[in-house]
Amino acid sequence: MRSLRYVEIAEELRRGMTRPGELLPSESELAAAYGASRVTVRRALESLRAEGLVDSRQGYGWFVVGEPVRQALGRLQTIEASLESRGVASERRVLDFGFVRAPKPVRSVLGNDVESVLRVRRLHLADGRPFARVTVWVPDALGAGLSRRDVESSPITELIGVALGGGRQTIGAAAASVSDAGLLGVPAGSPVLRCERVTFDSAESPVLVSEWVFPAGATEFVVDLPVAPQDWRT
Amino acid sequence: MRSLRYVEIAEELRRGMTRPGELLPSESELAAAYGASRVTVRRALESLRAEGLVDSRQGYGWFVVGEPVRQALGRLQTIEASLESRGVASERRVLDFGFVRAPKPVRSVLGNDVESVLRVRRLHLADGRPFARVTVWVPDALGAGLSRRDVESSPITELIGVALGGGRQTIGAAAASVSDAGLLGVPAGSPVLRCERVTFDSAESPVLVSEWVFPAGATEFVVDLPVAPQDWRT
DNA sequence: CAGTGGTCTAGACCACTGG
DNA sequence: CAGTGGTCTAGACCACTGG
Repeated sequence: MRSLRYVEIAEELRRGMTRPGELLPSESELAAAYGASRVTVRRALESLRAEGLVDSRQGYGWFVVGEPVRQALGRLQTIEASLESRGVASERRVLDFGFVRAPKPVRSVLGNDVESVLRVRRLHLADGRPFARVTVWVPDALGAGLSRRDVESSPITELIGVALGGGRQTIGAAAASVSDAGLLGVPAGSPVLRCERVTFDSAESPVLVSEWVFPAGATEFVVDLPVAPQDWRT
Repeated sequence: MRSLRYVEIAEELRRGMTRPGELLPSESELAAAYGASRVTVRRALESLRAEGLVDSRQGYGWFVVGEPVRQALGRLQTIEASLESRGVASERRVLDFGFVRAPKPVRSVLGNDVESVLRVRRLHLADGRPFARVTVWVPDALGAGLSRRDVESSPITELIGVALGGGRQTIGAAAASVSDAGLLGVPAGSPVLRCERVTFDSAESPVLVSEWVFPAGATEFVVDLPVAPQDWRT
């Protein structure tokens, strides 16, 4: 993988950012400092803006953005992630771990040649209280080297050694199953948020499938969009 | 508002697109055709890519993207929007229309000086079946010129004559209230998706607030993200 | 006013697709 | 192979900010 100048610059800038509100050097100064053209510097800055880390005002400059929910600019953020960033103790308890025949919907995503998968079911806790029930399906080929202890301590995506690309998530509402109700400590049939995620590698091939169930009230998704899409119409 | 070359080009390209899979002229050809530099043409194409309308392959070219859920690339799309794009008859029935004191949560978003708001409650139908219950709150200043007939025929965002910027949406699950259950034709207490949207103008000031309630099963949100965010970890 | 970001040009080199 | 998109350069003009 050839390294990209604007990505390098973006990373250096990210590391250099300290307090919110901090004014960055001007584009011209950065260009001189990094020995790059202004266009390349801008590209780095634009990518940081897309992450919600910085913003700019014409005639004023580029500055580090504060931490309000704006963090989620152009991103999708779960309460889980924001808890983590606030340092709330979060814990993952593995409920079961084993290889199973791939369920049809999982197979249709991962490819029909994927017959067997590693299935990991977990309960996520925040401050000791059940927060989400998660199931992850990973193709045999990627899951064969993982131990139960591995997945207890690290995110699976970090263990499988695959460079991740994008993801797709569908978010819906459902009624809590008896099993999930028991795990999450809510009445059976009460509303839950149910998410299905597909995670892709950098070549846009599906790597794993996961399902997330959150009790209503405990979780909300926040989506900030830089430009109002057409169906934003009201 | 000075017109931007790359926006103009993007609009012309958007109008010119026909079938999915269609290959666009090369960047150089487009640059020549529009009398613009390749950089400007690229910028137009990148903006269309951000909308999920086109994509590119190095060495191959730019092409019109098919209609699968990919449409939502980097966007948030409701079933409502995709129904519309598929030409399913969708209807909006105004339930009530009037000026009320701004509820506290609405006020806290629109600003404490906003005391009175136009509140419009609507039922959205798809193929004649109830699909969503929506409430929109618009500050007096913007709502004063609107008639009930206006909001029956056009999106409010188009009526108020404000250039829109971004938006923010929270998505959660809830139990259907008795009133919503009646409107949507589902049992009271059954799960619904509940969304709160804040729409901003181009100066990032909040313009209006809306609440959307969808019966579970009828709606899902699909979010595609170009790069896996940190909490995409599994 | 000097300095900033926003837009745009006309070039360049490279990795990659397809035949 | 010729042609494509991806990245990058070194310039330019303008609207805007702040003092």
